[in-house]
Amino acid sequence: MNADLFARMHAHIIAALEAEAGTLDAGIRARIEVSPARETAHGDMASNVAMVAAKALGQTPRGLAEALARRLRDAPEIAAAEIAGPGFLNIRLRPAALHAVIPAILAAGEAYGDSEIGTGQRVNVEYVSANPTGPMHIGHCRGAVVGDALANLLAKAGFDVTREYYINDAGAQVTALAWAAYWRYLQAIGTEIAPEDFAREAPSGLQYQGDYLIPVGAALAERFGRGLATADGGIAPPEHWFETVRDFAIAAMMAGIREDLSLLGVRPDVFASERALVASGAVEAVIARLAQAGLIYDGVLAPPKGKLPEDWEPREQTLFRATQFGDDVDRPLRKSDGSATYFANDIAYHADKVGRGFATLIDVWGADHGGYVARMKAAIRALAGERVTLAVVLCQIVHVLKGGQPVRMSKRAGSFVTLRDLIEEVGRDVVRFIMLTRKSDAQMEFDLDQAVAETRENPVFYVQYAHARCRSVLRHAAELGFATTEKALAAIPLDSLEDEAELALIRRLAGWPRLVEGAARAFEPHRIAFFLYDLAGDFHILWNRGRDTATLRFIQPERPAETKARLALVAATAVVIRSGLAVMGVVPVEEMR
RNA sequence: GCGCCCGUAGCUCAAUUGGAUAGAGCACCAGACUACGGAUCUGGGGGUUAGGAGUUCGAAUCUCUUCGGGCGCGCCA
Repeated sequence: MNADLFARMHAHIIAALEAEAGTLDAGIRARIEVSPARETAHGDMASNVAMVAAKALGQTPRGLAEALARRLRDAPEIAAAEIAGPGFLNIRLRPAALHAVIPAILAAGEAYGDSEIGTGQRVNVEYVSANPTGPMHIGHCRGAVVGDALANLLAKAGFDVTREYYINDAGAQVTALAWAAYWRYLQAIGTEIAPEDFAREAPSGLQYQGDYLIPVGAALAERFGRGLATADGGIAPPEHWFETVRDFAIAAMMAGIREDLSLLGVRPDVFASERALVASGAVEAVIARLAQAGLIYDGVLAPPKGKLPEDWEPREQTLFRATQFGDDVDRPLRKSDGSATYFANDIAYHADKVGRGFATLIDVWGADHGGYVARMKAAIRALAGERVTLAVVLCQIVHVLKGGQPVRMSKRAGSFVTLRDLIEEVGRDVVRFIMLTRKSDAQMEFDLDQAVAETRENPVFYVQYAHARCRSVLRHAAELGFATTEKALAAIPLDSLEDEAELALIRRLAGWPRLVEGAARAFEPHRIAFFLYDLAGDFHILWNRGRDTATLRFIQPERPAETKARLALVAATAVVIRSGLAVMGVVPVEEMR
């Protein structure tokens, strides 16, 4: 039997409709929904089936709904089926049907909510992808958590997921990194050069002055002695040191980034290097491929509308016909020196992913890359047509607050808040949870005080507390001699669960599989956080009912039948909380200490 | 100037992707409390979903438009 109560009722309704009106048009069928009733007065579930299908069948919505209701009333799980409003079909389940959710959860364990909508399709989720030019900071953190949770979510929904990190180790940024590391190297061998003096010597200035490169300079000095400098310890010609220092610095930065990622609990399956890609000839190959398809030409772009940039001049460039695939303008693939643009490299990288056989590519980017989405989608369409879908999840900026004041993040001053600082301050699980309490494309405030507060306004605490309370009850019951394993509880009769607060909790638990599917389809992992918060609320309400009404307490030694039924409900609640936290990558706590 | 995203209670945000009377937390008001873990709970007030027009059985959600905010806009990545 399908553990998803909503899916089962959906199937009942479709069956009733086909019995009534014959085989359905697929478009109509896809629009039929069964959702939780908005109010308990409406029953347990509601469906829009009659309103969606009535027109095509030449019936009125209410008329069709009534016919369907008559058929559904015969189903053993259904207590009542009624018509409301413009044609809603409201269904009230028999208590036994709701109760059946509990053993289903206990039998499935954390796998409850697993779905097969992904049908094993291969999905690549690329996230974080920070330049290897420094430690990870809060800006990267959100993308890392959102991408990782999205990957977990898609895996739960039945997709075959690959987690990928793209190392931007080929551009001007790593050149600047190499020079900055060299500056620290010179310091390490005793040559102090003022930043502004050094900046004049370096082709792109001295961009990275943070302390984090000091150990890299020291390590270079230890490995190479004074061999990378001139005889008197000054700046040697780049050909003597540049590649050595660059590769050394990139390796050091990537080691730090991997460590930061693992502190956050993020472990990509694949690290893809932009430089390796370029070296393999993939960029030239993909440009040639596009050229062969007639999608490249040399031309001059129209100037941007309105006020021109100061240095604007008409310039002939190698352009990709992005406009053929829905972009606003054609996009340059080569710089004036003939080398490839970042976009060209990125096309090659995405072509590589396409070549590895993914049906869906998901890129998790910062919102400042929003203007880049259309051209990348155009490129995918040019390369793979409708065969491959690219989805881009944009993450808005995170403002960190402490004591109600914004925490400054100035990279230049080297005082920016690193991911490591943040994790040390509030803990990994709190970081992950809070990052998922907003839709990713909405700006977010990360309030450090709230994140560690032990009150209801802190969603992490509230959810963890619910789980700890569940475990506490089960521990307590075990001490009193009750069997509390999930296996034992799965066989308990549940007829005594009839309080409205208990039924509300069961309804919530029943909605978990449906929520997973919806969140996975929309690529919205934040829905998990909201679901868990609501679930925790339902549980805490029930707990508090037991305060006023002694007969609603979970453990009542003199009433073993009721106690056992409630223990089953409590255990099922804990399972679903764990199942949800697992998607978020948060470890459930057994007790609050 | 053009494009994309956004605008929901005083504040921070939801709204099952077009469904019924737009919901939570904080703040505010009024109550409850020697506890299966009070690390609180219950109830209440608060809305023209920025404004206007349209699409349809039905709009916070889709279209157009005005206003306001963010991001981006030919050799940065």
